[in-house]
Amino acid sequence: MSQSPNRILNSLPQNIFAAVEPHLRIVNLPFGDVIAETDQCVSNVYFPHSGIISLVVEMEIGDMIETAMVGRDGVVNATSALDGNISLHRGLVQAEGAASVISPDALRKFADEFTPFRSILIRHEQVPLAQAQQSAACNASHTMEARMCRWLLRIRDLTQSDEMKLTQELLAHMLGVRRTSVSLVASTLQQAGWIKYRRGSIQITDVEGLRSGVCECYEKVFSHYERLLLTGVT
Amino acid sequence: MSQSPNRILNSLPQNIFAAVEPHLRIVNLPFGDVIAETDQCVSNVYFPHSGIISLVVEMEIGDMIETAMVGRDGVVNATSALDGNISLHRGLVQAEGAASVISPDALRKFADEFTPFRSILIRHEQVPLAQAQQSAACNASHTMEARMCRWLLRIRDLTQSDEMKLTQELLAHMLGVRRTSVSLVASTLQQAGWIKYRRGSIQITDVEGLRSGVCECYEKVFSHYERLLLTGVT
DNA sequence: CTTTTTGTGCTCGCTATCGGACATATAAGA
DNA sequence: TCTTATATGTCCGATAGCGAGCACAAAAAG
Repeated sequence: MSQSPNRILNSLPQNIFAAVEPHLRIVNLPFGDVIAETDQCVSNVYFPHSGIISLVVEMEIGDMIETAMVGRDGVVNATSALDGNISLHRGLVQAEGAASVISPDALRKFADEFTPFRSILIRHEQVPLAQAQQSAACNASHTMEARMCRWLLRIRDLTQSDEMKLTQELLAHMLGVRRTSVSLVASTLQQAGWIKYRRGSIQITDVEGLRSGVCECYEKVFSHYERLLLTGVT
Repeated sequence: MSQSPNRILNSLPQNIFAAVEPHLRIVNLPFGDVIAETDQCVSNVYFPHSGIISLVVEMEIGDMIETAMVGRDGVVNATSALDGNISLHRGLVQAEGAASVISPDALRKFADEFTPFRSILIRHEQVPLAQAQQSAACNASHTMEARMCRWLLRIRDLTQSDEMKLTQELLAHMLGVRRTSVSLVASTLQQAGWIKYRRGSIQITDVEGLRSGVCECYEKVFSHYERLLLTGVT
C-alpha cells in the first residue's frame, strides 16, 4: 500500500500520516520554478512526488552552483522550517514534477508531537549535507568530464528517465564552468556514444559508458543515500 | 556568567545544562587526532571549548578535502548521533584544544526530553551544511589564492590567533591542490606582506591584505554563522 | 654531533579550462 | 511562412594548476 509517492511521507506510521495528511496540499513544480531563496523566509516545506529540486548557491559572477539534488526520496526546507525558518540555499526545479506541501508551522507542530516524524526528518537532512560535502570535494579535485557524467547519472536515477530537459548553458552555470567547456565535453560524450543531445535536451544512450567515466563521488553519494533511506524508523 | 566555554552548551537554559552536565566529560583534542571517521559509528559527540575540528571528505587519490570547520561555536556529530549514528565525514583536529564530550545515547535522551536543547542542535547542524555548500561553490569557481586567504582568515577567526601550526602539504591536501601550488601562492602572499611562514607554521601579518584577496565566500559563511548563532533559543 | 626525516623552493613541459568572439542552426513566435 | 530569439559549434590566445622530479634546509632522532 502506498500512502504517498514521496518516500518520506510514505514511510511514516499510518496514524502519523493520517494526522499530517489534512495539512498537506499537492502542487505542481514547473520547470525553472524557485521554491526557496537564500536568506529568505521559508514559506513552504516540499515533499516531492516526482521531479527534481536542485539546491544551488548563487555567486557574484552569476553562477548558481549546485550542491545537492532532492527527489521523491527527500524533502526541501524541513530543518530550516524546524528552527530558524531561513533557507540556506536556492531551491530550483530542475525537472518538473509535483509535491506535497506543508507549512513550516504545521511541520514544527507535528515534529514536536511525533518522535518518529522528527527522527526521519533529521535523518533526511543529512542527505543534502552528505551531497554538499561530496560536491565540495568533487569540485576541488575531479575533471569536468567526470563531474558531468556524475550529474547526468544522478538526474537519471532521480527521474527514472534517460531523457532530460536542459540547456548546456544552464549546466555550465551549475557546474561552475564555461559553456564552451560543457559544449566540448558534451560533444566528446556524444562521440563516445554515451549521450545524444539536441537543443535543450540530453538523452543518455549508454549508461555503462557514463558509469565508466564518472568519479567515485557518484557511488559515494548513492551509498550514503541508500544507507540513510533503508535504515528503519526509530 | 559562563556555564561552559562552548557556546552551544553555554546558551542552554540553566536547568537543562544542570541536567546534562553530569554526563559531560572534558577531553583534550591533540593536533591531528581523528575524532570521527566516515561511515563509522559515532562514539562521542564533541562540544569544543577551543581549537578547531575540520570536517573532511577523503578521496581515492589521498586528498582529504575540507568541507567545514567547527570551533567553540559548534558541535561535531550531533545530528548523526540523534539519528542513524553513522558519521558522514572525518573529523580532524586542525588546531589543538579541548572539548566537552557526551555519548550519543545520552545526547539523544536529553534531546528528546528538552525541546530547547533539540532545537539548538538542529539549528547548529545547519552551519556545516551552509559551509559545505559554500565550499562546493567556492571550489568550483574561485582561484586557489582566494580560497587560501579564506582558509587562513577562518582559522584566525576560530582560534583568535594570528599564528597557526600547519604544513603546506597538509593545506594542499585540504584544498585539493598540489603542494607546489600552495608553495607558490604562499610565497606570493608572503611577498605581499600578508603572511609570514616558517617550516610548519604560518603567521598572519596583514589581516586587511588577506581580506582584500579573499572571495565572497568568507563573508557569506560568516554571516550565516552569525545569524544562526544570534537567533534566540526557541 | 651526526644522520635521517621532513618541509619547502624551484624548474619545466603539459593539459584543462578560461574568456571572449563570432558563426550557425534550431525552435518558437508573428 | 518568415522572423527572431536562443542554443550550440568552434576557434584562439591566455593562464591556472598539474605532475613529476630534484635540491636544499631545517628539524628531529640517534
